[in-house]
Amino acid sequence: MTPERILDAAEEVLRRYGPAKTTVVDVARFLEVSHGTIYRHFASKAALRDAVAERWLHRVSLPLAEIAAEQGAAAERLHRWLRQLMVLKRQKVLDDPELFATYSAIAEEAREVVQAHIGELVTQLTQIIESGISTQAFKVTDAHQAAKAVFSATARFHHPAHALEWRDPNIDADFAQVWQLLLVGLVVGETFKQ
Amino acid sequence: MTPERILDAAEEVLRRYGPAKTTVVDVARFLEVSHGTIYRHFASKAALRDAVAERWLHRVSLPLAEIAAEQGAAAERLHRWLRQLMVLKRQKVLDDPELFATYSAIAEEAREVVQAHIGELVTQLTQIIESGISTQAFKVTDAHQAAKAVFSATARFHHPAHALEWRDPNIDADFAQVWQLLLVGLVVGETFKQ
DNA sequence: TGAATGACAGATATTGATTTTTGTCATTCA
DNA sequence: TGAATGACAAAAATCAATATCTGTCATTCA
Repeated sequence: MTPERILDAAEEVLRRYGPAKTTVVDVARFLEVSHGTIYRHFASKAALRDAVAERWLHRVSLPLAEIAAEQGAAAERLHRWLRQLMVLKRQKVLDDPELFATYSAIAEEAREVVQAHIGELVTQLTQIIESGISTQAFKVTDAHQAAKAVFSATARFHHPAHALEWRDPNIDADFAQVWQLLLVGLVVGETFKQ
Repeated sequence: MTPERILDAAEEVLRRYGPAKTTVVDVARFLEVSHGTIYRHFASKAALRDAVAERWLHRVSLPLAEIAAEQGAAAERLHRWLRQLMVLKRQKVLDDPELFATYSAIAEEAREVVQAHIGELVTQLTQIIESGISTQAFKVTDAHQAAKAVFSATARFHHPAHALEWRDPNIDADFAQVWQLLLVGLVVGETFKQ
């Protein structure tokens, strides 16, 4: 028995039963082993749950990391990165709302894992903005600060708590408008007196 | 018996028992009347709940309306309006987290009322941005579009789903950073090619 | 000898019988 | 005569008995 096989099984059982009704015994039954076996590989149900969440979130951050590592124009790359994040999340909620609810419920419990994931995403954003600063496409001075601001300002388009709003057909137009304001802010980068 | 007295009682009972355990019978008992009396003034428990939500939300939109109606500089007014919205929400969650949870739970059920409230807030933002456009402080062209974008981009600082993040002491710095980017966007208003 | 088992205690969840609540309305009250 | 009552049916919530689950560990297996 490998941790990977257990994670595969846990994911499948979660998919079938949902987060509330999934038990360690269910996962063990699915693998036709005793539930003690699972406790040999994971310290607790919470640890198993965190490992599942980590794998899920990795599937989001991996394709984004590719965009962050590309060479092209920073503004275009930043736009594509943000849209990709939005599209990845939205596709999940539209394809299978129940599975998305499962994701979200688990993510809400696995806070440390989610914090690490967000840290990773902000690092990727910082990377893109830094490359924009070095080519003088962006005039902002602190790439990490700017990355955090961009991530905050787009929360409505990627945070699962806003998933219901993603049904609104205007959501793409709303994103475009926010993107426009942020892009101008990054490009100009000046501070205005109040 | 007036609708107002019933709303006062409903609020008090909600404050004491929470949204899950509050019944129409509890509200009637508090007023020392039969529960039939309440159904004379409100068509259903949902209608009573919506009326309570409406009154609560009005207490948020009223002080903001004053700022929106002031004369001063648009940028300063817009900043003050957004901070006031943030402060009003945050004060509620810090002062009495349980009562805030009650607010939030009720708001989640009273969706139409919340939609109307958000519409009102966006109208106020539009008003401020229009005044900024007329004094040439802002160069954006569509005030209503810009208002929606500003509201979206600041969701993390006023949407109750993000209340847990408001404990982070960096939240004010994060807001300042987002505000900076948005302000530059509004003031410059130009579109940049990708 | 490292991995899996299954019995076990304490904690948690399920179930179905019972109580409470919602919403209506014919009747009473002032 | 408009407002309040209280009895009622149907729907929903509660509660306590019962079952299941989590996490441990001495024992078995290969």
